[in-house]
Amino acid sequence: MSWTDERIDRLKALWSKGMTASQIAEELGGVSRNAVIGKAHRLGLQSRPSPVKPNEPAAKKADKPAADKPAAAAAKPAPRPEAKPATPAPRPAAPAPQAAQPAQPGQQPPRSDQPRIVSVGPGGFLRQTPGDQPSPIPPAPPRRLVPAKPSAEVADKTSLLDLNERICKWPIGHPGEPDFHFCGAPSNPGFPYCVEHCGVAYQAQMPRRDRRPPPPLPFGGPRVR
DNA sequence: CCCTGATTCGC
DNA sequence: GCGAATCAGG
Repeated sequence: MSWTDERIDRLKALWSKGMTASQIAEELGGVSRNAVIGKAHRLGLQSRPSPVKPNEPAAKKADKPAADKPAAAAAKPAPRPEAKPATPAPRPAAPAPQAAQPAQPGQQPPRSDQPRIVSVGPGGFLRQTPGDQPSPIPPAPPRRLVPAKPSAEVADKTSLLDLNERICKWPIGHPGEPDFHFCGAPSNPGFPYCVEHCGVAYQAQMPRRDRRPPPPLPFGGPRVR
């Protein structure tokens, strides 16, 4: 499988949607979890919370594959804090990511000299890159949380979360567009799409002269061009 | 063990 | 550019 534009778009959409690399790989098909991660990084899609990242990347793997391994877990030198004269961005060594932090008087305003990638999800939540400093107590606490009633924009639209084995997954529109959704009609049993879209997705191969015509497909008449 | 994402490096 | 191998934390 190759990374076509469509597949890259889907990767971007699913990745920013928070799906894990495994889920995305399964969704796209034909690629491994590692392929998805590798591609995501190559695309510059920035990390979502990684289980193993907040540490400074210890310069490991200096050994060549052909050589032997140090085989010593104690080979780690003492953690050496690295001097950063260029960027004096003091970060607490143990950041509490989502903890509500009391507003500090001397809190610095958010840096504006560097582009920040922030996406806005449903409900208005903000997705931040892990390196981002938590905003100084951003959420003014609302009265209480009530289930948002579906806006007219989203009403009757089949979202990614609504997908299951029994409904048509034919995409309507393009990922990233505000009204992107899925067909949602009852799917043809055994197929990911409804009968109508199966007819679009699966086109009968033109029979060659020396080949028997293909048997009729189970979802109705094949379209022969 | 399973999962996760990050990184490296041969291709 | 690609992704398997590997690492490392949960």
